[in-house]
Amino acid sequence: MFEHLLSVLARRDHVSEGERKLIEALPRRIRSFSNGEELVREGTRPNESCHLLSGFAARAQYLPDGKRQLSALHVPGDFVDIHAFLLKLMDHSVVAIGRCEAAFVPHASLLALVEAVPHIGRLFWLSTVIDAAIQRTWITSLGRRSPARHIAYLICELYARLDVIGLVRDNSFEFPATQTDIADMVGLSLVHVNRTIQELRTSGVVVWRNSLITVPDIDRLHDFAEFDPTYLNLIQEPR
Amino acid sequence: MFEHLLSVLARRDHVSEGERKLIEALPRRIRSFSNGEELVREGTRPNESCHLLSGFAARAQYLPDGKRQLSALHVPGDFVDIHAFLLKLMDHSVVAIGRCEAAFVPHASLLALVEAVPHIGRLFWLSTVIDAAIQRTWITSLGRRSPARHIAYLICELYARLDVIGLVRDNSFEFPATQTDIADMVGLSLVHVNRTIQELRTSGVVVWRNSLITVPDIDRLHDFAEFDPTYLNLIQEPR
DNA sequence: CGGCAAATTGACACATCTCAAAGCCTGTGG
DNA sequence: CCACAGGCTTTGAGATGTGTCAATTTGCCG
Repeated sequence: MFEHLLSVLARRDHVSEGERKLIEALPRRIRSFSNGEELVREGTRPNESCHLLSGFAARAQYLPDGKRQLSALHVPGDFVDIHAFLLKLMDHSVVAIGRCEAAFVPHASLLALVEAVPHIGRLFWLSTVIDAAIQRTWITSLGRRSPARHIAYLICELYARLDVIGLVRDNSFEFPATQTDIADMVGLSLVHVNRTIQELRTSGVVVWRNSLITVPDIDRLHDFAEFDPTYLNLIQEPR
Repeated sequence: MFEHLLSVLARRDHVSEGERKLIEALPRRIRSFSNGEELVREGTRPNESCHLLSGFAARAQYLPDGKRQLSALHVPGDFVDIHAFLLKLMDHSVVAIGRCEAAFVPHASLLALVEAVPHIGRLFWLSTVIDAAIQRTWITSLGRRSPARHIAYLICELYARLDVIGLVRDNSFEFPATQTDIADMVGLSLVHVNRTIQELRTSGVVVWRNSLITVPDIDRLHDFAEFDPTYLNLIQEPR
């Protein structure tokens, strides 16, 4: 059930058999969502945190005039809003990108677990901190990268994160986001995103047809996007 | 020494006398920096975390072509890079905005403290999580707010954070950032930032002369920027 | 086969960048 | 105390990037 989560945690630090069992034993409530549905809503005070089991989700904030900005992407294994456990009040929504499935874990159980095993607490803390590092790359992309590079960078991020959990096959992965979703990630208009993606296609670094993204040469894409995966902290060391 | 930090923590949750003493007792090394100096450099593996005592600092990332993006502002009392304690490798630099003074605390002491008192660990965790919430508003501003609104929003954020620690007097505060710094926060060119600030001055919501920012009517600025300070979590509740 | 959401295209308006020059402020040394 | 240097701010003009609107095409699902 939590195998993706455990595989990502174990990729970053040693997780003992006991810790593994305690995490597996967390109580949960499973729910499925269809494209566009909200897993968590801005302004609420959830008493559970939501863990993505399959599919994709994104963080969203809305402006008074109806504009939307997405500030993060979630892949299977992400403890999407573990931060809500401390933040209490949601400052953003979490919305399904395509169909997805999530497990909701009560904050009370999380609190008990991290009180009992501070090391697990640090592992959860670590994932929020890596999350913040990812957000910083989004800020840099929004502010200073060209649209083409920005979108290429996003694809690099996704590719790296999906690869760890075995969701990349034959240099390809499924990604059901619409161009409107992409526009709300990169802060541009739908039309401009459409033209930028065509540019990427023409240059040959990315093949993106329907919901399937193929990267013929990942090194070339990394070069093009000036992407360095170090910030994702997929290297194991004691924390 | 850590009075600003303690006042911000106490604003969010109860901090016992014992906890207060333990934090006050952390070993530290004080250093002063002049404008533009780096307190911490991208790509290094610091073994101390840095706490801002006075002045301002900002997080910075650099692109290969020399462009710079700032992704956060720090005010006195911020445990600027407490996340480095878990992240190990710095994904960004921290640079002084004007003169500032910082206390460097060894990671080993922090680890011992949060192992011994999980609640302090959660308070530190909480500050990284609020930090991330601030970054999300930056993302939304970069992607979907107009330049004028974006800069106004930044001023609202600063005003609220400085107010808590008593650094706002007569609706005014010192802020030694240059327009180049602002440009690197909002992802625009220096020239455009200059014109946008003039727009804000003309509309009368902000008076900004030399390094002094005055907000004649904070409610009006909040309205203009569509700013709601809730996300800063300056309300006390158990965590 | 029909209907609807998503992707694509073209034209034009507007926002933002770049380059280059001029003006202003502040700290420093004479 | 004044003059100067250097950094910061301001201005103008033209080039480029991006947004909006509106129509058309494509692809998927029932």
